[in-house]
Amino acid sequence: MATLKEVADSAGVSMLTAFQALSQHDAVDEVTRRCVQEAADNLNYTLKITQIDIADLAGVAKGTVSYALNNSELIKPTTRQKVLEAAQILGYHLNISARNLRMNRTGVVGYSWHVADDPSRMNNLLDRFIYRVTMAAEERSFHLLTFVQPQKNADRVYESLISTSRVDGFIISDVTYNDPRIARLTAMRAPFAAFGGMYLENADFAYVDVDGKKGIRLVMDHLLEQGHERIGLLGWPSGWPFGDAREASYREAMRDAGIHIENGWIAHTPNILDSAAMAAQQIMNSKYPPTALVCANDLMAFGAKSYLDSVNLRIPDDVALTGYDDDPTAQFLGITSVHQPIDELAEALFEILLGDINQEPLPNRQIIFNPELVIRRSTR
Amino acid sequence: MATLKEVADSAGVSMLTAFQALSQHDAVDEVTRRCVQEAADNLNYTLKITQIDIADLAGVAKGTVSYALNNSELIKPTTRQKVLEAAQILGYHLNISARNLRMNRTGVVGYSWHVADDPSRMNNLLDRFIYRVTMAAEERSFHLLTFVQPQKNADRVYESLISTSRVDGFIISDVTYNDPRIARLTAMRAPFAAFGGMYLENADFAYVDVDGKKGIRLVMDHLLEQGHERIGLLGWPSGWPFGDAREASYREAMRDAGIHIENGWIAHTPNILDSAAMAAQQIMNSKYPPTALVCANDLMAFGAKSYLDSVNLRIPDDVALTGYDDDPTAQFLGITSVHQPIDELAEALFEILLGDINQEPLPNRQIIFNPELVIRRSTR
DNA sequence: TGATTTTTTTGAGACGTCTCAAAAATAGTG
DNA sequence: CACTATTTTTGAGACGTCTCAAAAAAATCA
Repeated sequence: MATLKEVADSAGVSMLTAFQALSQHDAVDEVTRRCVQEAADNLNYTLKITQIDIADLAGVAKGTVSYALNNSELIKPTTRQKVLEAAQILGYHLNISARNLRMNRTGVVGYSWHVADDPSRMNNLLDRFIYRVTMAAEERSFHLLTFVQPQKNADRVYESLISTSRVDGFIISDVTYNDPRIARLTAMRAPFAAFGGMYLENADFAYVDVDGKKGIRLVMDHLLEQGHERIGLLGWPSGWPFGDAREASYREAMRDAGIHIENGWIAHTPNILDSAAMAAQQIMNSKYPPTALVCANDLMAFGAKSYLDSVNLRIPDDVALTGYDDDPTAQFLGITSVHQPIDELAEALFEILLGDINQEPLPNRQIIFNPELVIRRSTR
Repeated sequence: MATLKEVADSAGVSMLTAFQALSQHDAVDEVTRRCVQEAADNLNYTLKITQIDIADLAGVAKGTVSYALNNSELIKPTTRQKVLEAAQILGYHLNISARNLRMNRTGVVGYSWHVADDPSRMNNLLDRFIYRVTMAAEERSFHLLTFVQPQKNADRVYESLISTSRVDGFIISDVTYNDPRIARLTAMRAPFAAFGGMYLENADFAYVDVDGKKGIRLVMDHLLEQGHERIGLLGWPSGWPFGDAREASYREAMRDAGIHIENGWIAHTPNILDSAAMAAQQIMNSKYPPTALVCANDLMAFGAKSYLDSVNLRIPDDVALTGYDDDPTAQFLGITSVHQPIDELAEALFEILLGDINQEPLPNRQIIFNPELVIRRSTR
């Protein structure tokens, strides 16, 4: 296809006039517009400003335009200025696809929605996490592509996205033991960084994490300090590193305090309000009902609280209650919880990923943050 | 750079051998591997399978490969088969950037996170909505790019994404009156489709919506039928089409029922649990306390319920309570709510957008869905 | 001044795909 | 069989960018 300059020459007008004519600018009279339009039609041209047009207008070579627009040190300031002005006048916008093809990178990282078909889709923590990751990415001129991963063969989707050059790397959450995605990406040498991993064995990939054991330990110490001895745990089914670490920490704390965990003090349920409420009931109906209930996260605590309220068990007088994640619900309901520094974590995670993408890996590719206990009226 | 065939020829081996050697395949002995590697180095070649390599291996022209891979009718089945096999052998993956450049499209649509810095970030409805949009997109070989929009000049971000060819179009939610994003995108003739718009005047853009007035009408009719006359409304600050429509519908229903709305029956608060609880208190302390409380959504209803529980007002005996959106919280708490067919809506929305992107607009670019009342124990 | 070094600009070429017009192969017809 | 009509394949070229080696311009030095 022709360039704007060729159209202008063919119509016998200046580039600027041609540009204005084709972009329906008022400054051009109808006759000229028609004439330019005809020239464009003859050359089969449709208006689309490229670096070549800028070069033509500024009177430099196209290579110069590229350098100038990318603030290369090579270019003389006055030349750069000239180019920038021409770009401004023509309303130039870089074509990302062309750059991507040339540079073999995309400026996009992928993130998959938390496990598909989670019925409640209530994970405020991850929502906030990915929101902050997006912000971190955009501050560094990257974008986030969100996709859905199937339950089976999720790793194929990852493979396809990276090998078609759709993304430069991935942010991964909900890491499991022997996660096939991690195996696949590692094998392909594809850049990725995970949220979670410190309690996986041999986790030699990039990750950030918040020490979940430490978080539960804060909760336990707090409760033990208050004199609680019968402490129950409302956790998730085992098999997920996050939940297993929390349960392990609970057990350790009980052992260290010399307290035997009675039958029925521990219940496992999926991350659903109803299930949590039922499990709470089960725990409270055990032979030695706990005086404190530690929940795997705030959603579970919310479910438990509803049950306790419904049977007029007072919080914290009859039963103390704790959650985890410090989400808005816990704040509102006054439930003691554990805060995780999601914002800093997201930022750090993206920095690590970016290092890997640019083949300049950061020295420290595994960062662990400390959780923080937030005491509210559910435990005092 | 060279092609795989050139490397193979230079090393004096078959393409397949060269391929296996360069991809560290076991089937190739060390000597051959070295030899091929050296040839590759001399030609400055790094392994990256393209359609040209497939063409070389299958013994056809590169154009044929492209047609075959895209299932063009032009190609003879046997030829297609040959090409597909070669692609399979070499582990070919399409390069998206190259296709995007050539076809001037990206297969990506943009969606901005709901208004930035919403403190609670609790909008389960939109979370589910965008999740389903992603699924709809992927079923049609599209992807979703999520980005953050600033409070000021959000339209610039949209402009930049579309004019740099980063995306082909947008999904928009949280539409406001005189939305600058819509003005901008319309002016640029950029494809977009919105969630919401039926109660905007002159909304001549593509959208899907759920009739919010009808939804509240369902709630009101249900309450009136039960004999309630003193009905309060817990709504959002005016200025947002969704909320305004709901309030207008409440007022209409009251007027139609011949009930005067007393002072203090209507409260407006931001979408935050605490605020909702406080507003509920305010309404219940008005001169003629309502016997039923209609809330703008389930989050507000949750806030209100907490207040009612805290002062031992029984639901529904003392006060009936309704929400909107039918989210998991309402389900759990037994709050009567209004269900919106998010899944179908997301699907329809994407279809419309796709039509616009492909320049084959659907005949019906504005679709309105019906809400559905879900009666629970908070109103019976 | 002329020669040399340094700075700045140039123009070609490659990235991998799709698509067009033209060429080649095949099938159909009298 | 020769000719035409149809199907299939070919190969070139364009999409818009970045970057390299080479050329030109400017600055420095003797």
